Order: sequence, then structure tokens, then C-alpha cells
Amino acid sequence: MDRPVRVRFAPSPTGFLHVGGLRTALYNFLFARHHRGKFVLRIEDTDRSRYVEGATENLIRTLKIMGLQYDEGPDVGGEYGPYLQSQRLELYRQHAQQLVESGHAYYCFCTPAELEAMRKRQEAAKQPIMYDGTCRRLTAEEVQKRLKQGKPYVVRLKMPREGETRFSDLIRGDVAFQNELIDDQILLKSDGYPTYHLANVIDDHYMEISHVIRGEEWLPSVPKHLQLYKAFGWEPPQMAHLPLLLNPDRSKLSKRQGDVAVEDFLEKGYLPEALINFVALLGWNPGTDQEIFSLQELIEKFSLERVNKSGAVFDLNKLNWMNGHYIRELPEEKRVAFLTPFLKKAGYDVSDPEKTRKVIAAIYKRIERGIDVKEQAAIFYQDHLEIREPEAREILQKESARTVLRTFLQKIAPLHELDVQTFSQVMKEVQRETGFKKQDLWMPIRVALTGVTHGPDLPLVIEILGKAKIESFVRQVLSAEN
RNA sequence: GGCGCGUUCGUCUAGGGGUUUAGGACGCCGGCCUCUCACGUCGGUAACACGGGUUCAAAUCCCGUACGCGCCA
Repeated sequence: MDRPVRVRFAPSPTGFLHVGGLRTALYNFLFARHHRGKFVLRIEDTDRSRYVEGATENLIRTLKIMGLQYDEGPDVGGEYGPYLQSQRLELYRQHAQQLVESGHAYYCFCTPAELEAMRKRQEAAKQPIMYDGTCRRLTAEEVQKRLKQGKPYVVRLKMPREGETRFSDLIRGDVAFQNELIDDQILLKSDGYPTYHLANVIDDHYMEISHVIRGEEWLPSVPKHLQLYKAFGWEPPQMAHLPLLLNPDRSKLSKRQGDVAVEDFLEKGYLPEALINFVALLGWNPGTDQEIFSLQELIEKFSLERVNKSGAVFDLNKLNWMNGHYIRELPEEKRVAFLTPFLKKAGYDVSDPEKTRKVIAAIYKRIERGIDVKEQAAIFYQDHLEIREPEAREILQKESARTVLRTFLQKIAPLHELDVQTFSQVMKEVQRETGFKKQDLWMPIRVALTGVTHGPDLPLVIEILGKAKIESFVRQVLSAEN
């Protein structure tokens, strides 16, 4: 009970880090840091059919970007390695052997065809579908004979046929399962590789994991794991099963319904801090009204006791709001550094840092994600005015608008350049001369300079466009339509 | 199908027998700010799945039902 806290995040390298995985990793990380324990990364790569090239590297890179630094792992080492299950195969094989010898597991020679037939029979008879124990009843001689014949085999766990397994989950409380309903799980596959269940238990034990914090989808396999711990004579870790992350239709969060890979979010211009903050609140809260947390604050406040039991829908809407909030709160320097690459990717010229800075200052309150700059900054990078909005066309149609624009053009003609001060001066004069004010005065200018009826404060626009472009746009408007 | 877990506003959630006309956040709607949009700010909308108990008193405890999800195959 008073073991030092050691937790682990144990993903399969089957692709990219999923937001659900991110939350699991985060909670493990927070729990470890909060208790001044260790956070371990272990790669569960024993399923060769699902292996994806480069997935481990990807996982590692993303965890680091997100700031979830682990204390032990494949690339940083540690005293409990190796941290790649594919490098621990011998350990699993030995332990499977040990279980067979101690009578807690047995060889099974049933072929896939036989298993399939069994399944169909059970289905027809409306019986629970599980291994029927054929090979469990084999005598020692029969087993030896088959082994000598070189028959392929798997090793199965010998689950007790009676009683129940109960345990106390840190999040769910007491949970109980009837042993007779639990299958004789395969521990070692015919290719000699362990299944998740075996490898997981062995590694958690030897890595001295004190708390297993993982997704709820693993809850039903806990009895098998506990049975294994018992068979080995080991003390099991504490269990904490996190509620699932859900799609808007409340099914388990999946690729189908939009992005789920953390990388996808980063690419779209979500900030790691925002993603962390948002995901932390999916299933946990500190019991106060606070919504915005730094990683440090999360570490201080996190506790498993305050993790919810029910699944949480991943609400993109709220994430967007939160990300926008984080962008707005960023110091200007960081904001510019963060957003400039998105301007560049959108095809805008960012070679003039001063202009880029001004553009960002003008639009940053109007975006929620990095990629939103494309649309919002478009007005600053057009060479010719394109007026698509019907409302904008209507405004320029008015005679009053043409008067304002003509006067404006006259007033700026003699000026060398147009900055915020001179612009404000000019507008006062235009107002005095034409008699128009408010909307009638400003809207024509806005539309003539940007082509649309909404956008950043006009003085900011003026400074970015510069006098030459302004004159040319206004002339274009005056000559074009009538 | 079997087993398990879950169920408070559309969404994330507070609430752990009386403090609740059920609080906050996102969204949505409206006001203010303002040349516009956005930001900000102020206000509004909206929920205890259902049925039984227990109790003087239940969103809060117990049981059942329904629904959802997960796991196994």
C-alpha cells in the first residue's frame, strides 16, 4: 500500500497518439507528479499484425510536445527496462512456462477451425461463447504426445470454475465478477508472443507499478489479471479505470467522427496547453469554478478521487473556445511565433516581420485555431479588391459612399504616408466636409479597403495596407461601379 | 447473447439527506462597448431517465425498470 508511486502509460504503437490516450497519459502523469512518483512509458508492441512503422517514434514525439515528460521509457532508459515489450519476449515465455508447471495454465492445441466450430455450436445452443476447456482436461501424457508431434499450441489461463473475483477500483468502488463466466484467456499465442493480459501483468509487476490507471475498456479483464497475480504470488497494483471519451453520439471516441489524433489537432493550430487543459477536464474537475489551469496547477490539484465515473463527450466547441482563449492570453511575442507558420502555410508572405506582427495583432482576437488565420488575414494579402458580399456591394452603390470615398481620396492625396494619426485626422476632415458620420462615414472606407463589411479596427487595417494600396483600392472602387 | 460499468441543462460539470427558486463553463439568444465583426462585459435560455421504497425530509441512500456504452465472441 505504501509502495512508492510508479505509474505507467502503455500504448500500442498502432498509429498516432489518440486524444483518449492523451488523457490517460495525462492523468498518469499528473498522478505521478502530484505524489512525487515516477511516470513510465512502456510500449506494448507484441501484436505483430497491428504493428505500424514509426508509430513509437510518433508517440514519443507527441508526448514530448505535450509536455508529458516521463521518467523512464524506451528512449530515456531506466532501471526497469527494456521498455519495449518486443524486447522482453523471453521473460513472458518463461513465465507462461512457469504457470503451466504450477498448474495455473495449460497447453491448448485446438485449431482455429475447431474453435470456430465450437463457437457455432455454442451459438446455436444459445450458450455463452467461450472456450469449452477441451485441452484443459488433457492428461499429461496426451499433452506430451502432442508436443512431440510438433502440434502448434497456445497457453491458456486456467480460470477457477467457481467463486467470484471482487476488487476495489479507485474510481468505481467495489466491482465483482463471477469466475465461471470468465474465459480461459490465451496467455501465449501460437507464434510464441504473449497476449496483452500476460505481458501487462508481468511488466507491471517487474516494473513495480503501484497504480494502474487506464481506460474503462479494460475493466472486464481485471479478473483475469488478478488471477494471474495470484498464480504468480504477486501483489497486484491498485486499479483505477477511467471513463471513456465519447463521440457526439456517445459511442467510444473514434476516427470516424472527425480528428482524434493529437497530431491532427496540433497541425490545425491547437496549443498543447489548451489541449491539455481541455482534456484534463473531461472526467475530472477540482470541485471549484476554475476552468483554466496550467500544467503545474493541474499537478497540484489532481486527484483520482475527483475523477468521474461516466463517459465524457469530446466537445469540439468548447475546445475551440478554450484554444481561442489561450491564443488571446499568449504574450505577443509567443503569439507571433505560434501564428506565423500558419500564415506562411496559408500562402501569405511573411518575409516582413513587422507587417506579420501587425497582421497578427489585428486578427488574433478573431481566431480560435492557427489555421483560422488563413481566412482572417486574407484581406491583408490581396492585390486586387474582390467584393463578393452582397451587403458590401450595396454599401458602395450608395451615392453617399461615393462622396465619402472621393473626399477621402482627395484628402490623402498630398500625404506621404498614412498612419494611425493622419488617418484619424483625415477621417475627421471627411466627416466635416461630407456631413456623414458613423456607419455612413466608416463603412464605405471599410468596404473599399477590405472588400467586406466586417473585420479588424480600421486604423489597424490602414497601417498594414499602406497608402499606395489604399489609394489604388479606393480608385478601383470609384471607377468600377456606378 | 452473456457479463460489467454508467445515467444532473444540447455538451463538460458542481452537488455527497435539509444551505437549492439545483451552481459554474461552452453553445445558443439578447443588452452594453463600437464604423463592422470579434474580444470583453452584463443578462437570459436549459437538467436531477423512470418506478418503487427508506426517511419528518432525497438530485443526494436502497431496489427494480429503461436506455446508453464497454468487454467477450
